[in-house]
Amino acid sequence: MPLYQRLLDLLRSQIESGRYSVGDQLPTEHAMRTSFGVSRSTVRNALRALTDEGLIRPTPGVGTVVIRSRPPVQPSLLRGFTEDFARRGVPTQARVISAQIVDPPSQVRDRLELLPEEQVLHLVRLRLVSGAPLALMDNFVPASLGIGPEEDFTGPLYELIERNHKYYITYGRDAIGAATVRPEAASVLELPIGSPVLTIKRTAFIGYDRPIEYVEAIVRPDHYEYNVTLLRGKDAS
Amino acid sequence: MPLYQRLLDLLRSQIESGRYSVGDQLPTEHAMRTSFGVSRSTVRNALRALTDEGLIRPTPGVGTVVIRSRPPVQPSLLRGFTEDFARRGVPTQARVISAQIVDPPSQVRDRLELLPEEQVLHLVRLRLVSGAPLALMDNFVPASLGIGPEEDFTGPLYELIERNHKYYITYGRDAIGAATVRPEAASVLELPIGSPVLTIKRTAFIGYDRPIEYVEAIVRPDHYEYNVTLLRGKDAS
DNA sequence: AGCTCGCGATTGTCCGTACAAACGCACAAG
DNA sequence: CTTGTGCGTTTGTACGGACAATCGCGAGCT
Repeated sequence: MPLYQRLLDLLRSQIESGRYSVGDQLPTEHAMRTSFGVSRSTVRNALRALTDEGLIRPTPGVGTVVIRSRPPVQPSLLRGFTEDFARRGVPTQARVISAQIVDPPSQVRDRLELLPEEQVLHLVRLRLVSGAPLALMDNFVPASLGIGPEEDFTGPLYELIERNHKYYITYGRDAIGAATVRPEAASVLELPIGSPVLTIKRTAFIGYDRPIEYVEAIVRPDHYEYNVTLLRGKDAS
Repeated sequence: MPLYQRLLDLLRSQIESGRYSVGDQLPTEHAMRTSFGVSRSTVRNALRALTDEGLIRPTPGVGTVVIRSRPPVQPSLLRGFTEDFARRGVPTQARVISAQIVDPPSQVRDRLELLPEEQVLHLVRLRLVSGAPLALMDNFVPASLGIGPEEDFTGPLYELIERNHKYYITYGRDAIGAATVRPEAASVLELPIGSPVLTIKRTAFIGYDRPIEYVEAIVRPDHYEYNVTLLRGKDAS
């Protein structure tokens, strides 16, 4: 672990624990430099991170004071299914049911803003958590991306897109609804006919507004809920 | 003006103007160091700022690529039901079914972090869009806020809290699921028994982490879907 | 007493160097 | 054909030094 990060963790825990409380002055950079036996740039590296987190405010000629004891709440980020569960320490499996290049349904064509004759990779996967089926996912990715049906789709799809194809996902729009499970999906998800399911439709974008992926997921609501943290802005209304 | 800031402005304008477009690789730090005649730390200072702004992504062993040409889209903000619809130009009505001070259920007590004997204002409202019932909402607000059962609850509840009581909501957490509608709710929502419904549970906070409101909503999925825009961060996985 | 000047202290900027870690690629080995 | 080994490139981390900009405060002058 890098030096500056250990110093960062130490300082952050001291601030959170109240060893330094709001309004207090931190030791000077030079004091830390000598007491920790590191160079000043290392100290500054740690302090810059704390500044970015909004915990401290350095002022030239004065010193560095603590302005918050905890980081401000972060809104939820766009995460793939695999990432979302891995973050909570729950391992997931994916079973690829089909992966083929097809002509997209019109609704997919609209969402991905495809050209008239453009084809897509259609990926159907069953997601499992501890062996039990949880979600049935239909992914649509433009075939022009160059991702073929033969790749390994059991891991995080976003990483596959980002690492292999130099496209970086910037944001996504989710639409969440509820419906009665379709019979075909019911059998795969091991649900009784007529059960309610959570439906998640997501469009992911690269750059400023270019859609790169469209997903429709059907999720068992008994073992999953969609969680999101939202900030309240001044212009919310 | 500091050197690194001039370099920063130059790079930013080149990225915004398309001189370097999304996916392009920036010159290496060493190349900038020589071409601009500054030290590497100055270059890195500028690059770090661009990284913080989300415009570039440096990767060890590879280089620095442009991932955005403009500042990112804004993620969704926390909005109340009335605000959410008003924003899209759809007027809504609210019918107050009951409003009383009660002892909260244990689950509400946990979410609002209430003291053992603390009471809450329990508000049950039916939300209508163009005369048709859309959602049944149970709001819980600590009685200590001073909002009585006799106030006007047909408008935006957040405005009521914020304007009259000087509390500003900072963020909220939503948990969205699907379920089969309960019989009592079915009749109010004019749904057949056994219909699927969308359930939204929200906790809203003031300050760092003080919960101020808890809502459970049961929504007809045939005329509503929960929409949210999420950014993709660098530490999403 | 009140004001000004200058000094020390503190953070900001900038330079140079060195090594580590991660990655892509060519090339050799099996 | 596959594997892995090594090498060069690029960013990350860390060191040390120097000067600038800013501020608080006391010494000294009016």
